[in-house]
Amino acid sequence: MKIFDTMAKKKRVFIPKEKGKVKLYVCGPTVYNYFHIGNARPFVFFDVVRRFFLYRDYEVTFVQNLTDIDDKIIAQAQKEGVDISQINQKYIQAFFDDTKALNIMPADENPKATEYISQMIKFLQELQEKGYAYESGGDLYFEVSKVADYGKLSGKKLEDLRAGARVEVNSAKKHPADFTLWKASKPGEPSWQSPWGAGRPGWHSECVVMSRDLLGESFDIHGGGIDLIFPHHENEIAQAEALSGERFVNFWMHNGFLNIQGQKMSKSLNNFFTARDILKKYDADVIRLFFLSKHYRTTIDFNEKIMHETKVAYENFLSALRSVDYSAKRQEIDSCGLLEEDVATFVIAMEDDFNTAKALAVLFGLAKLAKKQSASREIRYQAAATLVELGKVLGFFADLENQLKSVASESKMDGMEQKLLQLLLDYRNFAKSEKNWALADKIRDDLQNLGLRVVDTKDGSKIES
RNA sequence: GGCGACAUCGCCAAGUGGUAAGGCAAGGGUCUGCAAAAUCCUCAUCCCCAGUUCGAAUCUGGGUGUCGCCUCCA
Repeated sequence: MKIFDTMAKKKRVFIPKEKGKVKLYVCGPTVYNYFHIGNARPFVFFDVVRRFFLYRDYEVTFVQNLTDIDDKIIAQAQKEGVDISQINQKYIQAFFDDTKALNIMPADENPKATEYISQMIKFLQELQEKGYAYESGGDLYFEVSKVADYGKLSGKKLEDLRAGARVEVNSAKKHPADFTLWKASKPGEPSWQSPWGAGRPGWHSECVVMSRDLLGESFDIHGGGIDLIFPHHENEIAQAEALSGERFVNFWMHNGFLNIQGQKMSKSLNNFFTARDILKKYDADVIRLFFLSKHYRTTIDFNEKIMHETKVAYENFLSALRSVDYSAKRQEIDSCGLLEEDVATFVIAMEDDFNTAKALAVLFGLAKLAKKQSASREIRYQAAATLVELGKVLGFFADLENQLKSVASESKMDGMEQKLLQLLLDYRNFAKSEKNWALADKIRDDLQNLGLRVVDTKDGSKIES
């Protein structure tokens, strides 16, 4: 198993600190809004990471925090004219609902920042006692120059940061790169009492304290978006290692960004799509396939065309399973064994830094084989069984039973509508038997105009959505 | 200004020294009253230049282009 480690800037062989166990921490959302399709990428990807480890019989502890105290939350509360706790409640629930809809396994722990205030204060006190923190203007700052190897994750040097035109000069700080550990609160803002006065903790301390508590001072994998490398993760390292003197995290994993039609997502461009909106249009598995068809570290572009293509591509899986009548013969198929060679190819791809794109090629190959009329029934069944098995490792097919039911539109009709539709189809079949092609085609065209596509199969006429 | 990433068929995308996976689209065949669906088949020498090597999409140098971070944005 090889994983690309941002710190080493290369793939390294993954060896868990404790044999057979993986401790994984992924930065979670700040709960001030519905999360968008870009946020969904790390959620889905690290879900796959976790599922793969589980598949390989590791015992996985997966922690994802919820940032429930932050400037953005305060701003959102003012905007919606409600209390901060209501904002938190609303969007935490939305987070759980949306991740569930995306078939993302619930984390083992979802610690909230506000539940860790006292531990954070204790942690910051320790930093201050050891000389890594200083007070200035009511705030507490971390002094980056006290850490010899500050910048080792992002590859930045302190001198460069000082020279950087974009680092704002803040006279309260000793060095422009020093970051806030404790922020004094303004009147009306939520605050907690601390040795430095009433205020709230800085974001960078949150993940450190929670991961130390739940996973220990040093753990296997810490993940998040590529934008978190600096300053967030850099600052986590500085704090954690200042106290423990131990390597904080063994592997740093960062997923690439998602653009919308070639442009960065931004509120000013109004190209924000929430995950829940996308889910109205595309099946969770299609969204998942979209993410996994490209390597996780690259930038990915989201647009209608690619989503449509992905949807069509996904149909390959379903049509393959329909072709062996998977819903009806599930037991028989599942018990006929797997194509071990394909399983091995899949595992090799996944063990190479989670090469999901390559792993997917195995699934498409299996789909093709399951459909292949000229192959033996046994081979086709095995291909189907393997497809389902491996697809589930990637988090697909949670709702397979329903997906395999075709004729989606019929379910939306009430009894009378269905009867009338059947009547029309009967008339059309009558016209066909009379070789009245003009009438038959007119009925088909008219139904098409109503959004009902008539398809003639050897078992009779059917409606497809 | 500092640091870094990427450039593979019309589109998406694997491939890190041994002769280009996969998906979409497209073209052709079968099937069909027609259409759709289904099914079978076909479809690239890897941004440019120079070099290393028996051999490079894969390594080195240069060029061009696109993008990211340096702002508590995944």
